[in-house]
Amino acid sequence: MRRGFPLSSSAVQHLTSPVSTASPPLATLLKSCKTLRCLEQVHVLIIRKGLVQDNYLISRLVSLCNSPSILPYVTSVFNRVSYPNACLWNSLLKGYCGHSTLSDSLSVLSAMRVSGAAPDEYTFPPLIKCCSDELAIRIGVGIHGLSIKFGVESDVFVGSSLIDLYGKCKLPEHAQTVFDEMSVRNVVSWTALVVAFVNSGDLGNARRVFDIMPKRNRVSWNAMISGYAKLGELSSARKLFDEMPLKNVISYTVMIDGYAKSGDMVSARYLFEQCPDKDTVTWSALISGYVQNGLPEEAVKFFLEMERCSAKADEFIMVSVMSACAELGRLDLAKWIDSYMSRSSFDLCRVHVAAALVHMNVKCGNMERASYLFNNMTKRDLVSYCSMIQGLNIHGQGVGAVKLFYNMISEGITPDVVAFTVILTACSRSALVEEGCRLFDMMRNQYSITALPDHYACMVDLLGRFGHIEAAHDLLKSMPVEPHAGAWGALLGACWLHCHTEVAEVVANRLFELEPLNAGNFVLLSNVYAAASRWFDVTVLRNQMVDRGLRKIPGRSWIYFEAAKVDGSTKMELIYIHVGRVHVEGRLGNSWFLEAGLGHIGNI
DNA sequence: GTAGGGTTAG
Repeated sequence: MRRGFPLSSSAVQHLTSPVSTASPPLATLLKSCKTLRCLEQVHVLIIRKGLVQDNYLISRLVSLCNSPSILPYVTSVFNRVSYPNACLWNSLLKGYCGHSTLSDSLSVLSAMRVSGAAPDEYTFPPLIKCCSDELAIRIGVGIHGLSIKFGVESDVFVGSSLIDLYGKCKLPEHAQTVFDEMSVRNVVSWTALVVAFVNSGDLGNARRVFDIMPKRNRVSWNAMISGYAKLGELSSARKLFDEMPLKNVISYTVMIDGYAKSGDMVSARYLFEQCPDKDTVTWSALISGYVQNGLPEEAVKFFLEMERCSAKADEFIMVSVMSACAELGRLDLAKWIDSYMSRSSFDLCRVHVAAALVHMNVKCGNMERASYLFNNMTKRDLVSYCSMIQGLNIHGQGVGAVKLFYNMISEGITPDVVAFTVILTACSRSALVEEGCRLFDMMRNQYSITALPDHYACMVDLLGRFGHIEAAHDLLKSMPVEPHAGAWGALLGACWLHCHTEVAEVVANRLFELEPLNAGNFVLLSNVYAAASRWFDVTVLRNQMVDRGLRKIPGRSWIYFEAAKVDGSTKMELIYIHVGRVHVEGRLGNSWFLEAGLGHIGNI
């Protein structure tokens, strides 16, 4: 009779499996199998020797399943076994838990129970781990119940998995109950309990358990240190780190990551230098730390150094580096990274990788490449849409930005606060007053998003810039929370543009309170007075500035252009410009640092 | 001549 999973079978396993006559080389051969091809070859030998029903050998073969792609093959081998025993079922189940969905794994469990093979203490840990990874607490509780039914809940492996499950699901009291009811505990059970408390933010209990543990290993130490580091208690983390007897690369990485997240890149860098065996995650912690702390130059520097050390970059690092590159607007670097990603075996179809690529190209001014990447994305998410919308916005294509925004909605993606900030900015920059007002209403009414000060600032900018000074002022006054300086500043700028002295005075006085040291506000108001020929007020204001020791700092901006020899002449492509007369101040790499003064950009 | 398992860092 042929039995097979997932076909259910009512066969009762009362027959013993055929006795194995396997010669040792087969089992040894299986041990050294790494690829599907190798597996198939050994399987051929198993078939030739007539051992396809051998539970032991097939179990060894099934447990070699180390990737989702091998799972169908392994399942077909399993399905040829007429009477799989619990051990073989467990091997298959482990393969499914590790490389398939939770629901498929549960189907395997059902098939196992239907077949009459009794689940044992080896059956549950992989299943519980699967629930724990997916935070599937309800299913997890069901599995816990089953483990009690089969009398294995107090097994040290089952128990530790359950502690981990409840810990990950932020139910430390349940974890503690399981722990208390275990008859045998080991260092893993204790460590899982520490992690359970750490996950729910209860560092006090985590430390209490850590201190009374009968034995600690590196994992226990690292778990406690990472708990402190994750919750921002860097000094406690560091103290424990210094006390730790045998640190490994994870101990260093946890600390580096903690310092980076708390903004202390000096300490992060110091420990990074101290760390003897840096791995990809260590480099990633430092590089992403620099990006998150607004130091993209450092991020790129360390990425290039990592390349020199021939350490292997992964997706996480590439996303950080792309973000740094976007921040810097370095088109040369963007092109290099772009081709590096294509050359190396990175999966450009993964949403966050593709989104970072689009964002980088947008920010570096390569809209052609950004559009190509965006249009070829298999799946577009909110972030990639926003990058693209912002790209169109930066390049003055407000109408295109609005069109894309509506495309996004029709694709079923729900815009969030950030998406509305992006689109409202686009409307403001491209003079789309009516569209902007419509979207502002849509955000509040249709999507029930409470407008943030940034949204109000966009609207004030939009209304103000096109002369609706009173409406903009009314909007600011109607805000439920205090507008930030940016919003008032936008309105002051609009007052200057439209020579609205009356509102300008009110707004400027508010700004002088909010930002007493910002010379720009004084300059703007004085320009308003000058436009109205109120020279006396201009003088008063200038004197006030002198009294306060304020001096207007000239605006500065980064400018990047690419020089390429085309037909013997030099073609220069302007990527990003700010209005102002341009003085070349100096050169840093391929970027020119410029000072923007009054006037307009002429020919460069 | 029998196997198979759990915890830490982006």
